[in-house]
Amino acid sequence: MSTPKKYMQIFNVMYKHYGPQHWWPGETPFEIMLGAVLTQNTSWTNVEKAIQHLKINEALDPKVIMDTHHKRLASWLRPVGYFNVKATRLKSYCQWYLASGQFEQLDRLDTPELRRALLSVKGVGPETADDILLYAFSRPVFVIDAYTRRLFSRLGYINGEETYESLRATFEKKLQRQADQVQLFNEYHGLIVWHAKYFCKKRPICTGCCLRRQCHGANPV
DNA sequence: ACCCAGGGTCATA
DNA sequence: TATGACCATGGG
Repeated sequence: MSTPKKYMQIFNVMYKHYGPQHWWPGETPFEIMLGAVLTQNTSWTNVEKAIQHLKINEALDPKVIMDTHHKRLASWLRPVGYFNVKATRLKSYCQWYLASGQFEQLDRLDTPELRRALLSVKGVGPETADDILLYAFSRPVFVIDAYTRRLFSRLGYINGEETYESLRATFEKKLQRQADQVQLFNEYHGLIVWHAKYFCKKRPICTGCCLRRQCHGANPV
């Protein structure tokens, strides 16, 4: 009985337990975009430090980033790890962003076009593109990350080996009849990440256990 | 001394 | 198309 309700039940339980998450942490669309790249395989606390370095140096701006020498930019990004890779990725993102007319012009594209454009940028993969679509451009796109895969795999809803696109299509289809998808997808992804962080406080969901990689759970709530 | 983190690219077979 | 190597700091 794979009704859409199953996917809403998980949301409802988490929402009642944890409350609204009001994501993404970041004040402007551009800050959200940079955060999406910087948080790749990296904890958010480290990203906050790097963003602070950019702010202190008045470099939270695509033109400033393009004009900053690689070594200098990388030094600001040190806390996020992979700082050489991410300095290059930020520059390639900013080059594309400026050439595309920034937020105002890009926001005129429909969601499939904008997604293709984002994926054409070196360093922007499917999850980063979807973070940007949902949280910077307010498009109804369901973000699939490692936590989402683990949670729903351990709930038995999926087998965990599906491709990114396959899972995204599944979630969007299961939730297609819900009102205000942007708000729902925004909160849903935020709640999954919050749940992963605070699983050991009062777990509202029987995932078997936590969402750590090496925990396949024998401690139902 | 591990394990983990809100991934993505590139080279190989 | 499917693995594997690589990127690298910081917190638990």
